[in-house]
Amino acid sequence: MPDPAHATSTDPASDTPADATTAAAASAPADAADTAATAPREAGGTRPPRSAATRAAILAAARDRFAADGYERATIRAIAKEAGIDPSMVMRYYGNKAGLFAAASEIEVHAPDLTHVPHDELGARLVRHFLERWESDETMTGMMRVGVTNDAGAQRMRKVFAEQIEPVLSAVCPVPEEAELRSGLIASQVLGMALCRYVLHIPPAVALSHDEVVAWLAPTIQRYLTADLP
Amino acid sequence: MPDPAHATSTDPASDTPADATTAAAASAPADAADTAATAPREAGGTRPPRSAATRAAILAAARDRFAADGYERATIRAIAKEAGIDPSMVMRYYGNKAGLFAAASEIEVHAPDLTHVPHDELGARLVRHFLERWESDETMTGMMRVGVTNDAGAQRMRKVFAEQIEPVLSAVCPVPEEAELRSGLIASQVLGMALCRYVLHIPPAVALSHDEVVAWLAPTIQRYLTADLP
DNA sequence: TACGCTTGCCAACAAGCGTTGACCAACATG
DNA sequence: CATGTTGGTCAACGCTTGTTGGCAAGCGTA
Repeated sequence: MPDPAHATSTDPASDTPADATTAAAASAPADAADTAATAPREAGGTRPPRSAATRAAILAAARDRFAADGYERATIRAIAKEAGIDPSMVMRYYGNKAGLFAAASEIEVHAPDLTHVPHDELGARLVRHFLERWESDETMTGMMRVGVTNDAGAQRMRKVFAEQIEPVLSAVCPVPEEAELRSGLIASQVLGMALCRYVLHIPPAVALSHDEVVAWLAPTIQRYLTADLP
Repeated sequence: MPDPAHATSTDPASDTPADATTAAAASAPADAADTAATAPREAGGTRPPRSAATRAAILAAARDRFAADGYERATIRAIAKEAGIDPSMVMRYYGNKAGLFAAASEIEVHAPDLTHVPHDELGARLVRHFLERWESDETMTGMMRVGVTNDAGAQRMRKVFAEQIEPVLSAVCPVPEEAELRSGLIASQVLGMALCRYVLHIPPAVALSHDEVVAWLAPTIQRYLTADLP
């Protein structure tokens, strides 16, 4: 019984056209054309240029709250308060909560170029990079926090994995066909350490220094990347 | 009439989480005269025997919903509906949502006795056991889902780690002082694979057979358990 | 029969949620 | 000046949440 299917109520991914009012805005998360929802009566056809400043402030606040509280506990009101504006502005700029989340969870792993790294240093290089990336801001922690409870978040993580992790490793994988498998194994160790260290705060995982984490995990990553298939 | 006791805090982790297990009694400090029905102080002599059947039904439903939806999306109403009783019964039996969660998250990892396992088979044995444990029911998946977003859940996971994982590994660890560190490393890999495989559903992690997971992870676990410190 | 205790349902409460529409201050342009 | 667009606030809506108090039915005992 592998799959705990829980595609239930408040799921920003399954924004089916059932709700006609929010469908248009939700499908256009970025600064795309929002049609009838926000410009109901005017037939001017003018594209309203919106204030980029508050828009960015909302996005920053949303990232912060989603990362700290997860999807359902991060309320629109709290995000608006942190951004210093009215909750209704959030709706006007991003349509609805799902649209805001879609925009806020657009993340960049910034995976490094590994093609010129000596092959026996790949593990250490990868571990150190992700360590720094995880601690640079709360984006990764937040994405994981949301990815675990919310299906749209999990989908985002799969997308990041497929588009940002896998290609980088595929470039240095001896057999490209095995890149997906090896990437999955590496992700399991890297995400697992991040989970224990940054989210669950399991004491021994928190106590490790950067160098210790690298010393322990790098051989594992190295083996997942280069060892023969079983 | 107004209830100021919990007006500010809807978070089960906000109050001192040490007494989370007795949240029902702990959450009613002073003005809770209404607890005459729900909080029988054991000094009375006769402990009111409550219907164990519905009590168990509630607990089973709660485990199910918490595991599937996480703490905040699992509503009392949904749990009661699944248990086939009225929502108010949940309150009468478990005090409040935090108390119900405390009772529902009382889990057993059933870590195996490793003292008679050959030392070079420890890794494989551990991986295989946890694989089966994770797939036997949704308890572990649910605990992780809750542990990531809710601080009370994270505390539960730390407790399980300290009381059920660490002792077992400490018994087979050559140097007992290193057991905590080595347990943390092992947890990072085991939980990481579980996260990718059962929660995030990252394709290559899902595609692996049991034997493949064991073949890949066992050497890692073995090394974390027995390798010299860096 | 009447009582007390337990078990349960019902209806309601206050609070908080996402979301909406009316209204207002600028301000550039006819 | 008048006017229309833009960025923003305010108050409310419908709904769901956790939670509570009152009341009805079962039942062993006096």
